[in-house]
Amino acid sequence: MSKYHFNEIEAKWQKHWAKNHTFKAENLSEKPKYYVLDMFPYPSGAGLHVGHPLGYIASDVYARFKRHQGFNVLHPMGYDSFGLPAEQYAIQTGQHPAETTKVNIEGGVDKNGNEIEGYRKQLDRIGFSFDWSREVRTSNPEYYKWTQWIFLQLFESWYDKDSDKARSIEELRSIFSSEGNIHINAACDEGIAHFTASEWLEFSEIQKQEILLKYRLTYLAETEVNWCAQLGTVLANDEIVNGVSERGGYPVIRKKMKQWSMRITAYAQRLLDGLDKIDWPQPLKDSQTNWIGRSKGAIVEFKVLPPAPSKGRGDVNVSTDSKGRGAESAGYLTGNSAIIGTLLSRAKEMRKNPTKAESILWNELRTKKVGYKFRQQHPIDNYIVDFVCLSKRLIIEVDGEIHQYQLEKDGERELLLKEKKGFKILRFTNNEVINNLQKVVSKIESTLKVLPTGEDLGGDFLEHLEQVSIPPLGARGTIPVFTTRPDTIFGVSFMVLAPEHDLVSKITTSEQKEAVENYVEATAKRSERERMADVKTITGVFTGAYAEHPFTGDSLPVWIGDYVLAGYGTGAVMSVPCGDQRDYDFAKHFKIPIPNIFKDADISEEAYSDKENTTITNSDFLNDLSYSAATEKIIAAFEEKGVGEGKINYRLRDAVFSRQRYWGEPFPIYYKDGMPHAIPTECLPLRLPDVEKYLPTEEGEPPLGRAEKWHWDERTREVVSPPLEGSGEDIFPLELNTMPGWAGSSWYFFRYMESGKTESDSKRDEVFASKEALNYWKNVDLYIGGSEHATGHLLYSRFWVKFMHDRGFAPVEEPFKKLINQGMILGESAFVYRVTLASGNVKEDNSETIEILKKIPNFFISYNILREKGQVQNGLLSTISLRNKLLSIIREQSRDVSEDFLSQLVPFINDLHVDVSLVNIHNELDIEAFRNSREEYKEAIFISEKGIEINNNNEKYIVSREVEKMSKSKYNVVNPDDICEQYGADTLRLYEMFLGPLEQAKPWNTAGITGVHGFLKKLWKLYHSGPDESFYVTDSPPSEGQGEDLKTLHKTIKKTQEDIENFSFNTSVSSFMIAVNELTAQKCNSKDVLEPLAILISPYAPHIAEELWRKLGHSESISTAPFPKFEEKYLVESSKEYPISFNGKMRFTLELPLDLNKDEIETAVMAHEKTAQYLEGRTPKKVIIVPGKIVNIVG
RNA sequence: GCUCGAGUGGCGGAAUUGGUAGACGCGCUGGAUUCAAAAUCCAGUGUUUUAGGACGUGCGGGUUCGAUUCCCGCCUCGAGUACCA
Repeated sequence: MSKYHFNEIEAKWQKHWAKNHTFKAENLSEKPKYYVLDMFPYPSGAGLHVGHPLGYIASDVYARFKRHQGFNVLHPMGYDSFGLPAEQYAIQTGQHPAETTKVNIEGGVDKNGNEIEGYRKQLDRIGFSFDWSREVRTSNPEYYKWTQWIFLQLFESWYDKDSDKARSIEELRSIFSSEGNIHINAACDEGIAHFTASEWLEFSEIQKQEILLKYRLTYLAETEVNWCAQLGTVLANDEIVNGVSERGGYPVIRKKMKQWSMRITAYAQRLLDGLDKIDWPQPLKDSQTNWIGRSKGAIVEFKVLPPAPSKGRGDVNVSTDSKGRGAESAGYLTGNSAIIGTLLSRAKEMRKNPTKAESILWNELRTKKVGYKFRQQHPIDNYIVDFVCLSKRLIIEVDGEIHQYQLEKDGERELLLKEKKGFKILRFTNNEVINNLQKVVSKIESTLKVLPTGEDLGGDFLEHLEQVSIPPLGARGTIPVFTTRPDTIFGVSFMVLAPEHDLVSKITTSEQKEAVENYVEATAKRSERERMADVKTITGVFTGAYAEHPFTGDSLPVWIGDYVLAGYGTGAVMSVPCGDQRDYDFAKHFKIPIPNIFKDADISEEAYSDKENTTITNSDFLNDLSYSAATEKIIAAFEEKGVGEGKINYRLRDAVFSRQRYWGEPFPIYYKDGMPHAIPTECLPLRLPDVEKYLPTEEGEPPLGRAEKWHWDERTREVVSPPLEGSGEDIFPLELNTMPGWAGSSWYFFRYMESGKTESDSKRDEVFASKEALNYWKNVDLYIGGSEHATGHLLYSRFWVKFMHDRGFAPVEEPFKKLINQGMILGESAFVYRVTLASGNVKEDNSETIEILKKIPNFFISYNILREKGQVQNGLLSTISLRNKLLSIIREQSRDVSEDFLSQLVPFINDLHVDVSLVNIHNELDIEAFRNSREEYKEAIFISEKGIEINNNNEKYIVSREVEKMSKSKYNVVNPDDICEQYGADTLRLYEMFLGPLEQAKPWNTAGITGVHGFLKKLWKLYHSGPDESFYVTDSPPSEGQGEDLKTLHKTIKKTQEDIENFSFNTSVSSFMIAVNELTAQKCNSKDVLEPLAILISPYAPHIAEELWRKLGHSESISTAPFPKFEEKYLVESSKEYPISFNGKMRFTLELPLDLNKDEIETAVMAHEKTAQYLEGRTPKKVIIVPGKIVNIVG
């Protein structure tokens, strides 16, 4: 006697597989390779729900199938274990993220005493065929050593556009030394000045480093970043959803900060082209294509005209460099020119309102009392410092009452001032200044003595800026714009700059200055979300400046407006109101002329943006040309005139790579003379230091600023404490930022290729993966995961792999050959309907009424009563009878509530999520369990389907159901452990596959699981048809003569193989059910049928298959048994049940031999009595016969 | 707004190249077994009907002997994206 004891069987085989390393992949194998990978999971503390393993089950089925087909399969698993949740948890509890991460993976007890199962155990219970010997965790130093190594390779590389690949910085240095940068065609920062070889050789090392930084593939630069104050960090574009942070949903603002960036834009075209070579879902490719956003057009420069004499004092000549940056040559102009207007007004105000300590100290510092010139409230870069001595590069800050503008301190501030701009910072508290002024002054004086002296070119900052803001002459100033419609250039009637544009402060006339500055400031304050929320409001300000049309010579007013984005193209547009709706709306709003340059186009209501059926007119030499002809002609004209050229523009921006957080890879970078330097690769990993708190420092530095030892000693090559004053010329501060989550996940698939550390042949300590391993496994053959990674992980890893390929570290250019997005499994939330009786006189609510209300119990009303009678209107229970019913229940219970009060009560109804574990498959609520779930429900009264109070077991309370995302907060989470416990892992695996197509989102319904569970029981029975359900399989040939069971088997082989290859897992589960139903009916017990059947089912239900395999007499695991071979001969039929249709409607079927030809079929059909019946005497006009398929009679 | 995807019984979903719509499972109904329940087994189950049929794959057209499948227009839902010049 033997029942299907799935718990025993599953535990037994899971142990067996682990012990025998059944699924270990070999790096040296005769077999062809196949690499199946799941997207890297983040090990969260919440554990798995049934939605998580869906993709893993699918990939496991495929991996097991490939093993049966004779492939050497690599199917690894590991953890993307750096990340925000562990760090947020660390901030709350003080626990080291490494510890919580370990518990989340391996299990244990968390700080609140909660038992945590751990990811690994949960995964093991489902019977995956992972090769755990190759596991990786991104937060292990052994792993992130190589993440840092790859970062340094990017740092030591530049992108050569001519050979279209990344090359080493050493090669760039040697090109510079031999020919300067004139012939270099690189992906680099804009506006790098040209230099010759001899000039290069003359440069100081710092200057050289500064220039090289502009070419490196990862570089440090001032960029507009997405700053999230609540998370205390910057975010990448893909980490922002609808203008708020993806994690936590906090607001995000645009901000300029010095950050590490990755020059992914260098790869824009290759990332686009590569999409054609990979087998990915079209929507995913589309979203990458959109994200890269290639558009073809032209770049044109418009000259800025000198202001008209009447309009101002246009005689101050300030030189501008190619980026339009003026004034920066003066040593005291240390503020960031882009936001100087804002800084300026803040500085002014702060000078007017000094704190007590500030004014005391200023008295001691002003007019060179200490021997050096100090400045008060002075802008440096993006900040305003309290006092600064520029010649000594000494900043003095007084802490305490903080100016309100400085409340939003940020992590970069001190780092930037101290380590990148080379300032020394002295910090005093208000108390020290007020109570111990003498000590403070002498500290300042002694510090001044030791510091080297630089220059402070006189003049006052504020006064100077007054002058600078007078518009410079436009002789060298131009506004470059990008346009996809260069053919419409004669329709330009104005220009618009982004408010953040560098030129804004340069060209604004004094008349317009105030309006412009107000506008710029207002725009900067608006969050991205606000800007998105109202795209309809048209705003903008005229700068007072004019630009010259390159062909007509017309003066075009230059505006600023926030519909122009600083980050796209050049941050400026030539506005063609007749052809672009946004320009049209802007022109209409500000009453700017709208010239029409399209023949026969009506632009009275809206812009005419059609390209294809367009004829250009009013456009000089472009008249009567089509869009394409005009475009070609005008670009030639641009080039001839030297005002522009054809250009391809991408929406893709360089990816910000710094995070002001603790739990990430440290950058292997230290700062010397303000320039970043790489730590020698031999010294990696640079380990994450311990800190006593995971928050930013008081100065707003990232958490790493709290580490005691976080300086690099060049001489001893180790991490050391900061140098003492006057010593340690070899000791430099290390970078305080850490890398983002996508750093570790951009290359992990390569790490799996190398054998695990415990293997004798492992080279994991020497290389990120050995050449042999990389060349054998190449890339991932099948990658399964969610579509949420479309523009993050999947784009960044493609970028890194292309880079690694360029530099010869990887043999392939694309990481993932085939990719499948599994759909989400949704939860079926359950709702109960609670009626609360509240006093109708809400305003008179007082503690007395509240006391009385407390005596009134909660009512819960069964769903169908409400549904059927439509009793809910705006949250109010509308039926009086029901209300009276509730009141009478209260009276019956003789609660101490006056009749008068009762009559005032108004019932409110709301639906509440109820834990799905308290509801059975018939949607009946377990009332007792529900009462016990919360104190406030203890006395609740339930109204049944029949509308009466429930006080026995015959009455039912029915909940309503709704499909929602599965989440703890919705109480609809189904835990796979529970399913395994109750039905077994094989049932879980089958059911997840059976639910529906892998790619589709589908609701989980635990009730349906009995179907597949019943199937497994039937399967087991099929092999146990002996006396007392003993194992019974015979060697006798399959049901002699009939061959019905072989037909069933081969039909199933064919279907299963086709289905797996098409990733149509749900239909193959159906075909197993059909097979087992048929074989059971046939009373099949033949080994020739049942043995192959076990292999067919093994990828889906490996435990039961392994057990049956053992019972069939095999000592080896079923996992590598060859997949049964399909043989057509068993499916050959001799006759066909023909559907006979009349005018396309099937009326009856007729069994006929398959070897009949058309004429014979027609004769047979026409002779049939039913045919005559359906024809009702008519003569058929036509008889369509498709032999083997159908017969259709028309007439 | 734009891009992509999807609409089939009470539910999850099948249907290969245009050829018997609703496979398989859940649920439901009836029956067997049982003291009873669970489990198991058997039968039925798109709607409608005057029991012959009629109608049925989001809606309206079209192509075809024949359309869930192909074409045109529309509606609804979901996902991505967000002024990209």
